[in-house]
Amino acid sequence: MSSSFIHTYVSVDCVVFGFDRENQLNILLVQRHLSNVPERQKRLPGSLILSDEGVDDAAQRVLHELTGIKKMVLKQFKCFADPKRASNELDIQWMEKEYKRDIDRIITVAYLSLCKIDHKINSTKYDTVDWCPIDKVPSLPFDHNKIINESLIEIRKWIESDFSIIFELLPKKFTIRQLYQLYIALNEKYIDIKNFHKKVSSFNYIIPSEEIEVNVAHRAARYYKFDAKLYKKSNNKLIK
Amino acid sequence: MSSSFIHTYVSVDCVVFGFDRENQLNILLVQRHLSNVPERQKRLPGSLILSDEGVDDAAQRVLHELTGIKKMVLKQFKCFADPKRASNELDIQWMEKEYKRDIDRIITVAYLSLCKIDHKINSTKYDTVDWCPIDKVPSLPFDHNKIINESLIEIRKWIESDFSIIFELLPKKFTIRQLYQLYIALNEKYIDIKNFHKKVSSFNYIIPSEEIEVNVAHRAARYYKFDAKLYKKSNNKLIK
DNA sequence: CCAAAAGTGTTTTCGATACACCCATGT
DNA sequence: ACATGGGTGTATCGAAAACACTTTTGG
Repeated sequence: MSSSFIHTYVSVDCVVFGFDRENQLNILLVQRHLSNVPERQKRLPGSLILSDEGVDDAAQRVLHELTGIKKMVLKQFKCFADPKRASNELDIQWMEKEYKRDIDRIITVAYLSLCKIDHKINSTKYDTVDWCPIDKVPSLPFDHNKIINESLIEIRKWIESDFSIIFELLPKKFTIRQLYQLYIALNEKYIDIKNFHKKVSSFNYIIPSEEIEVNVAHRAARYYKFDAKLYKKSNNKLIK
Repeated sequence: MSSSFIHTYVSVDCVVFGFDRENQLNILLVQRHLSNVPERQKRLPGSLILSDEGVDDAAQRVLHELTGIKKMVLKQFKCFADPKRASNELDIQWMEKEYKRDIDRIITVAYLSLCKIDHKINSTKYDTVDWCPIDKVPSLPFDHNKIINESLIEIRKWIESDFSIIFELLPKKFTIRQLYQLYIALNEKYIDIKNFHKKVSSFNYIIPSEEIEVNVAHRAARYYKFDAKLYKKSNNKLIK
């Protein structure tokens, strides 16, 4: 009985969201190489955790190795521990190559993170890091597709509980239409843009800037900034 | 470098909530025994997970060993993995006694569960299982106090995202005042009970029964039942 | 001029809150 | 009779939605 307790490796995997110019949610994927498989296969960025490292620290490290950014917002959302999640033959081979160990079972703690899609990606570890539109994610190793599916539900909950993190996905200066497009991409429901505009622009933490759009075939929209300090003081949720 | 990946044990710990007759939230605690410590110390119910077991299965097993109930509602809410969370000397001793192993670090996955407080507790594993009011939880081993504190935030989110699970904490037949007391105990804010009554009784999934209270020094309240099927069909959240 | 989107104002609707009032029961 | 809480109806207020209207820019 007592001999069957698992003694296992633990990893973190990160689902990093970005929002592109075509109003699509994207996630960051890296590539893995297997000598006996011609094509490179994509996967979620992740790593085994180190012996003196907490899971949040490990996720922060993975994000840094992935993007070159020191401190990214992150949120743990679920531990995936199906006994069979790492039983695929290619996955076992890859783990042996990557970690120089025989690993039969591995538990992973999944994290959400957010990144402005125009931010320069400066990976210190991965040679290939690409944005992938959320509706074009290919078949991935382990249970990474499942992790991504569940991350979509979690990112909505996250923004519902703390609206301010939505601005991590937008440029520093953004139009209210951009915020609107992101909001409906996340919530997948229709809202009248005029009412959205009126409401959002009434919040004191949405600061109008002097700049407006240029070279647009219609009246140029104003750029706004988000003020985190004023947000904390206010209690204006987007939707009560 | 690669030698410092952790290879560790993983446990689950369960925070089981109940709601008592004094309108207090309670949680289930068990006792642990240490030969060199005279007093018995309370702790959260939990267990290392087995080699062929997923974390949800392990939590379900712990809950069954704890209460004798086969299928309890449960929800994973967070992985706790601070490298120092199991470094207390007494905790290390206890783990050696409990699991017959030297364990220096242990990662735990915390679960929420809900139980009607009048349900008979029939533990197949623990000799002492007690309800403890949430504001009287003593100092517990490992990071169990931290886990409980975070579980309180999670139970609120859980009920917000799925109102129906609140009925797991109430008797099958309940008065609207009971539901009200539970609701405000969870949300810690005042709501007018008359308006609460009017609103709740308008939901089609709250079914009035024939029974009313007896031996009360005022007009007897009606007992209501919750209809899960009707709830699923409706989209009446308690608060939009 | 037209198309397209920005930005503002007005109206309507709906839900939350407040509150008044009657009902039922034990002391 | 009265205290206590159950249960219902009504008025009011505010936020959200619907929508009309003006503004700005490129083609």
